[in-house]
Amino acid sequence: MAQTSADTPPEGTRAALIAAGVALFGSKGFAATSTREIAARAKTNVASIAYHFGGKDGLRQACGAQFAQRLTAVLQQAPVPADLRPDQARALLHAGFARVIGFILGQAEAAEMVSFMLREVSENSPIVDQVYAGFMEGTHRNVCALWGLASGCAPESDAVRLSVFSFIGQILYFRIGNRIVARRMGWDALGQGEAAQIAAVLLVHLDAMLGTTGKV
Amino acid sequence: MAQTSADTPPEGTRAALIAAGVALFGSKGFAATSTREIAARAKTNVASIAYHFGGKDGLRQACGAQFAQRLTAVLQQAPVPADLRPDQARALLHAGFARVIGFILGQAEAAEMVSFMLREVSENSPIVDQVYAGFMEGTHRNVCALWGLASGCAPESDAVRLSVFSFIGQILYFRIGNRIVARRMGWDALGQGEAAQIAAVLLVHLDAMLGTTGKV
DNA sequence: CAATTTCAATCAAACGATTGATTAATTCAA
DNA sequence: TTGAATTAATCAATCGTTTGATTGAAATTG
Repeated sequence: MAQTSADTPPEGTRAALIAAGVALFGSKGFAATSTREIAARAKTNVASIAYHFGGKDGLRQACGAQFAQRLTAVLQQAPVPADLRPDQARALLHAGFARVIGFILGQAEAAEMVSFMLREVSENSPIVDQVYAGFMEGTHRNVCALWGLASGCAPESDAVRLSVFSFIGQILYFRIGNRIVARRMGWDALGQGEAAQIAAVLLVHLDAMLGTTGKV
Repeated sequence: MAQTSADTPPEGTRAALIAAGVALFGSKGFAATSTREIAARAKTNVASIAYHFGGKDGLRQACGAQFAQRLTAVLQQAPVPADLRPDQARALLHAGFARVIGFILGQAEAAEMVSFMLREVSENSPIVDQVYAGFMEGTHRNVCALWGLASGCAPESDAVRLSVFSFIGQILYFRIGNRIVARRMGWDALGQGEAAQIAAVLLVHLDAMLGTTGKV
C-alpha cells in the first residue's frame, strides 16, 4: 500500500492517476475508458492502478473522494449567523454564488469534475451516497439557511429547499450544456468572458427568485 | 421492416431494440451496455442489431432520432403570432412549460430519454448535432419569441436567450438529480405528486424571471 | 564504513473473459 | 418458392487483472 501522505500537494503517480481518471471518466464515461488509456495519460504502467487503488473501481472511488475534497475547498462555507439581516444574507448569497459560478463555468478543472459526478449521478453510483452525505446535504442546508433569511421564509420549508435546487440547476445546466448554449449564442466556446455574462444573468435571477420564494 | 405506428409496448423487433437501447444506454451508458444485453431485453438475437441498424452505432443513431421525434410530439409547438399581448404570451409560456414539466418530471419514459441525451451531450456525440439542428434550435427560438413578448425584451437578445436556457436548466436538473432532490426533501421518489409540487415552484420562478429579464 | 537485506514502486508480458461483428443455416410469411 | 427475418456459432480484438522481474533507496547487519 502507498504510505505517502495522501494529501493536498503534488504527489506523483497516485495523483496523476486520479487526475487522468477524473478527466477520462468525465469525458468518455467509466466503462468507455480503458485502464491502459488512464495509465498512458498518467505516464505510468497499467499495473499501477491495481497497485495504488486495488483496481479500476478503486480509482473511481478515489476520484469521487477528490471531487468532494476539491469542491469543499472552493465552497469554504462559514457557519451562518442566525441574526443576519435579510440584506446581509442576500449579500452573502450573491458573493458565494458568484464565486461558485466563476469556478463552475470559468475553470476548466470544473468541467471535468462536473462531468464525472454527472455520470455517477445518472448511474446512481454508491459514490453519490458518499458525496451527498459528506458535503452535499450540509452545503445545501447552509444555502437554505441564507436563502430563508434573505427571502423571509422558513429555511427548511419546501419552497426554499426546492428554490435552492432550482438555482443550482441553472448553474449546472450551463456547465453541462455549454456547447449547446455556445452554439445558440454564437460563441466559439464558453470562456471567462461568457461565464461572466452568464453569471450576471443568473444573479439577476437570484434576486428575482428571492423576491418570490414561498409566494405559491 | 415493421413500419407500424409507434406505440408504447413492443411493436416489432426494431422498435423493441430501440426501446431497449434508450433504456440501457440511458441508465448504464453506451459503452457499458453490451449488444447481448440489448438483445436479451428486446427478446431477440444479437445479430438483429446488425441486421436492422448495421451495428451498435446504428442503433445509437436510431435512438437519437426517436428522441427528437418523441419530444417534438410532446412540444407540439405552434407558430408564435407577432401581435401577441404580453399577458397572452405569458399565458402561453405557462401552459407550454406546465406541459413540458409534467412530461419531463412525471413520465417514466422521459427519465430514460433525458438520461440518454444527457450522455450524448457530455460525450459531444454527433447525435447532438442532429438533434440540435433538427429541433433544439427551432424550439428554443420559439420560446424566446414568447419570452421576449412577455418580458418586453428583444426576443433574440442575449438576456432572453440565456434566461430561457436557465429556465430549461431548472427543469432538467430535477429530472437528472431526482434522487438527490428526493433524499433532501424526504421523499421516497419523484412521482406525480412531487412533480406537481416542483412545477408549482418553477412556474413561480418563471414569473419572477420574466419580470426581471434584461434588467442587468 | 561497507555489505546485505528489505520494501515500496514500477514495468513488460501474459491471462481468461467479454466485446462487437460476422457467417451460414434456418424459420416464417406471402 | 422466394425473400425477409431470425438464429446459433464463431471470429479477432480488446477488456481488467495478475504475474514475476526489476529498480532504487532506505534499513539492517557485520
